[in-house]
Amino acid sequence: MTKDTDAANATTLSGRAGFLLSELGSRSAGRFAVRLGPLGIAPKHYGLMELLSRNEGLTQQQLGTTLGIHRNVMVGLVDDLEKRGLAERRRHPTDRRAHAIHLTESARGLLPLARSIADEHETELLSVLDGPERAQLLALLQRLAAQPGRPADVHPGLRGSRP
Amino acid sequence: MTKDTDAANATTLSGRAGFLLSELGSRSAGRFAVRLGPLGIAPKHYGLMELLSRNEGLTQQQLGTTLGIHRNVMVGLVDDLEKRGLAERRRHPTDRRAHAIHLTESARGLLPLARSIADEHETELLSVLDGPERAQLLALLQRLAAQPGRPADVHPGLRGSRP
DNA sequence: TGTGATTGTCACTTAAGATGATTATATTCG
DNA sequence: CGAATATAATCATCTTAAGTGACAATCACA
Repeated sequence: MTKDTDAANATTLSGRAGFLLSELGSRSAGRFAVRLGPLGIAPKHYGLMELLSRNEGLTQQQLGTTLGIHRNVMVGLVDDLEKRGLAERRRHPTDRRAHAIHLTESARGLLPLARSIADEHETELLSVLDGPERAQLLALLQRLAAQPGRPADVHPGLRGSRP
Repeated sequence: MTKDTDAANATTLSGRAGFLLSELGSRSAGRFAVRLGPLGIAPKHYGLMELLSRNEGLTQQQLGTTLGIHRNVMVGLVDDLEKRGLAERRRHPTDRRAHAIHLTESARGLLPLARSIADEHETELLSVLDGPERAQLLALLQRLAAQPGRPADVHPGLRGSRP
């Protein structure tokens, strides 16, 4: 690819990585939300559950900080999970102001299902690429995501939900 | 990378291409919006102007269809550009229901500036990758974006704006 | 000619996040 | 000890952006 075609592509928007990232990310999130629909949860709930499954008993504040979500928003998120019987607020063992958030049994049953839906989604998304290409893309994306000023495994990606 | 580490990564969210795409896209759009701020336009306006610069005199409907934006929303978008003196609604030569949307002189002066901002943004975004890697990433993203059921150069990417 | 479709507009609704105040509790320090 | 300050969660409110449905003007076509 010559510099000329690069430049020509650049004004086509779809020649810019930033634009493609934004568009693909948005579409991907949208489709994932649709897939998750039958489970009665949105991508943000799945992300939260995934975090909880590895970190029982965190406070809402801690969850929020880890996920890059404001604590006021976490209230609603935990509300959602609680209403669907997927999480519960227990008394925090040492801080009576805080809640310790735990997954329910039901959530532990649902999580593998949600994971397999995420797998399907991933497969569909990457279906036009062969094995090595997928690995390559993943590696490149991870390097972009690892850039400084960017805490690990933290989302504003949870925003792009919209079911 | 073994299958084991793949599987381990997958439950880490940041091991999933879909999640990374969504997160990186959202961040990228956010930062681009900030960069564009001083010009008084959002990414969606830039995208529209880019389209108009190559297609003078389209109707709002046509613009909307091309960009994947509902015509009701196009009303507001064109309003925005008009208020900032960047676009004008002229009489459509053959259809008195429709407007022919044109860029103003001022917009033609602004566009190169906006493009250079987009270039800077692109450079920052990809700064951790070397030349060949950037080309590789771009190629992979374009292949994903070219998947069927996906009209070319069309955005829901314009959604991810939020300045 | 008249019937149905299309263009742009507007008013209304919905969804989601941001903000600020409030209550209960914890921590710090004089 | 006790007062001042900070923190956890909640709630009410605001803003923003998109989706919906209704409408007038105009077009297309039978």
